[in-house]
Amino acid sequence: MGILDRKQRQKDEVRASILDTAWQLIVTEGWQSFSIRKIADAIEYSVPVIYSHFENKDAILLEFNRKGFQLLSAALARAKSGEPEPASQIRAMGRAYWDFAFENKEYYQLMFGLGIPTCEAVSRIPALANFAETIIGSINAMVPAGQQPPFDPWLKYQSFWSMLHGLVSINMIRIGQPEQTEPPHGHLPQQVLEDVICSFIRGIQATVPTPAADPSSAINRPDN
Amino acid sequence: MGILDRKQRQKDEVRASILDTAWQLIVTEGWQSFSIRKIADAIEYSVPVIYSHFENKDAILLEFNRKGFQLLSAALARAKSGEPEPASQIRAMGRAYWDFAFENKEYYQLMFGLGIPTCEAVSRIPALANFAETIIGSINAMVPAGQQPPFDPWLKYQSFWSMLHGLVSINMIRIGQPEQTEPPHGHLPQQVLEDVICSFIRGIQATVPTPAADPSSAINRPDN
DNA sequence: AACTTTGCCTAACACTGTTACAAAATGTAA
DNA sequence: TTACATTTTGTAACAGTGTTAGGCAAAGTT
Repeated sequence: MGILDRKQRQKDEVRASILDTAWQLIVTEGWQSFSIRKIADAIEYSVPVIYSHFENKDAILLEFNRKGFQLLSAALARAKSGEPEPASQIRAMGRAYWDFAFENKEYYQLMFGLGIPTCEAVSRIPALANFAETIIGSINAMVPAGQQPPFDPWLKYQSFWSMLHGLVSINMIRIGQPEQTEPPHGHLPQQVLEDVICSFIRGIQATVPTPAADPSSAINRPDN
Repeated sequence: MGILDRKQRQKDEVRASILDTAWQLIVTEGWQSFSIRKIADAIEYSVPVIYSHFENKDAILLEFNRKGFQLLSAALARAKSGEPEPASQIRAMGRAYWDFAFENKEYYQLMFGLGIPTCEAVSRIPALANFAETIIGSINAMVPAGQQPPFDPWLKYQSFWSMLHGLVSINMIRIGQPEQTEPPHGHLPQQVLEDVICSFIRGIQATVPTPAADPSSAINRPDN
């Protein structure tokens, strides 16, 4: 029954060419403006053929989402395997994460929804100046008198914002999943928040009151 | 010349009703499915009237983007003003940031492009398990033998991922701005990365080789 | 050769953002 | 009040989008 084999092979070829073309479109024109019709034109098939391979447009994007996480995961594993010590592994994985994101911008943006028009304008918002000022003020006031020379409050501000935004967006993405309304491993995301804040403060000021000394505010905060 | 005043007043009213309706649509149906035509229907004007107040659809979204940052900035300033010490100010601002994001999900998603369909599916990606495993492995191996009881590697993993993702996405958003291809305050984003990684490691393991001891890998990394 | 199944395309539906142009309402001047 | 000018508004179109129903033709089966 080589006929069915050939048919399957042809179907797979079409599927692959859909994904190839889609990726090419995403890379060249950005994932904003990629359409079923453009793919159909490029692969020289009619539009409904695409729907016989993928349920809808999102299913195609989801395919790249999946592959992106596979690639990222592999990149981290590779970085880790090259390092003997756990601490250097962490450092290597952090760098690998960064490198993956900027060497595969299209994947990363697809994975986390970056690149939307409103995003582009964020850096030109005037209120950002207040935002930065408010935070940097406290950072500057917190650094002990005899601090080492290479202390850069702007750098610390960026760290702080990054940590907060990462925390929020990762928790916001997984909202709406039915099984994950309860904390997946027995702790609330707010505990991660406290942990992150605590790490940040400890990184600037050596001695700081730990949140464990004030558990009411650390754990029993209103749950959204 | 009260006539011109009245005209201006009426124009402002229309503009306000456009924004009101747009926001209502965003809150009820999500910002994905909000359209010029729906606004026009709701305010009982024809479509081109909207284009006489806003250049295009993105300009309306940008308006909320701006307002969102103003609100966030104000919330942080409020949180800060209630605290005497710098460290507690940082903590309060961190919590205020979190609270703002989840009490104003629509604003936050609009500001940072969350809520796109592919985002929703992230938590169901199988490769995420490998991803988490790889990182948690190193975290577990790094924690010193006599660690305090409340050490949760899953929590640390979430902190780590959040920091990295926040760092990447904030740097990715401001890319393409012509004046910001050079570092805005004399340091590369990679330095922030090293700072964040270093803080994280120090938060787990007290003694860790600082990146300053190995500046070649910390600063002179290939620039994208 | 007749029948069935499969694969494929045309054409439509219901939307979207955006804009050219004509009509209506409003203002000003005679 | 009438005639003209200006502003304001709506209609209708253009060029897209995702998605799907229905029919035609080719391929496989009996």
